[in-house]
Amino acid sequence: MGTKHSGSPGDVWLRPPARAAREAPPLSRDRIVAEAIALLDEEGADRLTMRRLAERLGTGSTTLYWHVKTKNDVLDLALDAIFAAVEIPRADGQDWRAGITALISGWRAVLLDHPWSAALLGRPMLGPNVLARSEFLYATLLDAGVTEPHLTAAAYGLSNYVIGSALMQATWTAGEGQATRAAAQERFRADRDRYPVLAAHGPLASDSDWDTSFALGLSWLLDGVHATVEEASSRGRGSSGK
Amino acid sequence: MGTKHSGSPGDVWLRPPARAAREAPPLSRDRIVAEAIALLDEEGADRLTMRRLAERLGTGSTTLYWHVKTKNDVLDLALDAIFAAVEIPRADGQDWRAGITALISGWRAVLLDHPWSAALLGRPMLGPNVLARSEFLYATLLDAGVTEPHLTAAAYGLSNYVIGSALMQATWTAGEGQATRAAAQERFRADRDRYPVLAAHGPLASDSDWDTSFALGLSWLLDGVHATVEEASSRGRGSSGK
DNA sequence: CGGGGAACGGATCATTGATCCGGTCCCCGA
DNA sequence: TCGGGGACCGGATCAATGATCCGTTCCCCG
Repeated sequence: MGTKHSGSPGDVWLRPPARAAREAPPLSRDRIVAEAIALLDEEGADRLTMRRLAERLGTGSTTLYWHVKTKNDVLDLALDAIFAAVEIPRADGQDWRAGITALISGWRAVLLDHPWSAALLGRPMLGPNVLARSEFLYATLLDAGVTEPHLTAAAYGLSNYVIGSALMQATWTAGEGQATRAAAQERFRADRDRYPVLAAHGPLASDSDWDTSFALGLSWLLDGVHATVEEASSRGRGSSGK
Repeated sequence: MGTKHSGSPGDVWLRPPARAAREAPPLSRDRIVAEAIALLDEEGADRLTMRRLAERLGTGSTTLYWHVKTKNDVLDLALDAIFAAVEIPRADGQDWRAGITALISGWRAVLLDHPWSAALLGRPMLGPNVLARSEFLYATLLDAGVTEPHLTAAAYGLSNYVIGSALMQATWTAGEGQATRAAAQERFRADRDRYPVLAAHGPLASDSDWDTSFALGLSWLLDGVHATVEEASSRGRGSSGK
């Protein structure tokens, strides 16, 4: 007896000097989220498990639950964290259109940089980064003279458009989406008589196609918003009512 | 020995007359999908498990794998199946705008009728129902005189817009989304100084708000598409090129 | 009527999210 | 200086789930 206690992990002399293991910062919620993002970027959404994440952090899987309540928390935190990279244009009173375009484009870029995020869009986004950018969007529109119900419609329309676009592109572009697209093209050709138009104008091929399509749709939306402002102001001046 | 063979399920006399169990149709892929949709509608996406699905069908869970390769297959099939409810307007050459509006609105209605579908939008949709409706969309736009690159941009823009809108609304409307929205409103009020505009123009409240916002954004997109056609045709007539 | 493929399901496995509970580390006050 | 307690960690373990193995039953066709 004495050689083998119940919980002692080996002989004293073999244990590290009790401080070596502390070289790394003591695991924080931030480190967990950062590592989760790295893991998601490298391996995709379905490869993220608490065990794997813990392993990459050099800790036990159960330790994570001290800093985070559930796996969903990790996902929510990761999702909000990536939006920190979206620069918020400074409000300049003029040229609201440029500001909004920049914001929305940045939003899209982030979603495409982290394709796993698209699959997570179906959850409430209430993190500080997302809210700050929504606030900017609303404020800018309001400042531009957009009034209800156009204000809400514009904010939601723009958000929904980016989300949908990123979701679609991530689906067909990321990971095995590439292979799927090839198979789809093949299928269109096979069912050429059933889907003649689709067979001719197949799925988007190059990145630039995605980009120009996105830009066009965005400009249409912004034109629409612009028109409501024009109409309101001209009516305000008392000229043409309709 | 003799009373208890290895695999025989009880005494012969206790077994049903070997035909009673066959009153129900013999389990087909279609029945599985239909039941899956019912289950999803009633209990949501995360409650769908192969076991529970099998139980509702009165079969063993492993039997499902004879008709379907994976659970993902079930989801893909269910997702495509619900779009059968979207009526395809008959092509009438005139008034392409009405046709597209009808299609897109029907699309949205289906997504909202089955809120679980929103979470599944991040996968390739290549089922026959989806393809047929995409074909109609492309064909109608083409017929209306929309040309590349506006054609692709219009088709994708419209699709993305519906998808994003439905995803967003389902997130905040379905199930616990309601509760979340209340909490969100609360939070805006608390952080009033950080999110002044959001606090004032809170999340959408009534269904009609969602509807009108959606309709407005859709009309802006269609206006944009319409403008490209106008411009092309006027340029064709050789009048004002700009 | 008998063979064979279609259809079925019990037992079982690996993975994963989450919890229990006991151990370790470190700061802070007496 | 010392000891108590809270922050932090992780091995063992549980329940749920997707999926497979393999033996059994059903039923059509020659």
